Amino acid sequence: MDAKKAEKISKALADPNRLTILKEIKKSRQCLYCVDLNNTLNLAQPSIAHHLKLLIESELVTSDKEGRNVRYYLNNKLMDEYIRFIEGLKI
Amino acid sequence: MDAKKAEKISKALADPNRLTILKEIKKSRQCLYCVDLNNTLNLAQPSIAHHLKLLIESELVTSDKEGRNVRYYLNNKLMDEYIRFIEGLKI
DNA sequence: TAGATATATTCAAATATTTCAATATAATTA
DNA sequence: TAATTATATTGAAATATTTGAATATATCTA
Repeated sequence: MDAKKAEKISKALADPNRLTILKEIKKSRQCLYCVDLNNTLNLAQPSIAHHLKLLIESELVTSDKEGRNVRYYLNNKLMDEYIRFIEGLKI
Repeated sequence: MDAKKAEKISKALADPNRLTILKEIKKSRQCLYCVDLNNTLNLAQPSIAHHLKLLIESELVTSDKEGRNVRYYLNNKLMDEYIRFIEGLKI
């Protein structure tokens, strides 16, 4: 992973609401519907959509459409790559 | 590490200049003087000071004064804690 | 001690991010 | 097919971040 990618992922992780979203996806085991976040996050729907968009653009989260819902998944592989990048910063 | 701390560290990592600073500290083996960054970063001195301040506030970097210079060190222990936090996000 | 050097602070401009109301789109259901 | 539901987009306001000029402070050196 190059620094540009790590920067984008760091930016995606640098927000309390987005960290909550990641935790909720984890809690839901593998996937989560967008609607489920309305209860957890104290945000209007467009704000939630905005945060999900950033997470997807960072590729930390993937999604697929299921009818009118969208399922969200964690990208464990990319998290591992990010971890390796951080490891590489260490002396 | 709690989410608030991870958010702060992520924010510190979410900038190309700060990632460069971390890489330079690593390259310099253990420590680095502020002046050395003037050559590497294409930034005015107050901007460099600002980025170093954020890194120190995140505790990813520690510093001590040596005469009129300041030495900067990587906080490997905190990086490990951050890595463990990211690991904890995975399914 | 005067001048030079290293770093920090202040302040303001430029830029980026977050938030939500309004609205759009797309799929479902009555 | 009309109403409902889930999600996305737009646009604008509020807020936060980045940057550097000017200046301050602290230490070193001649």
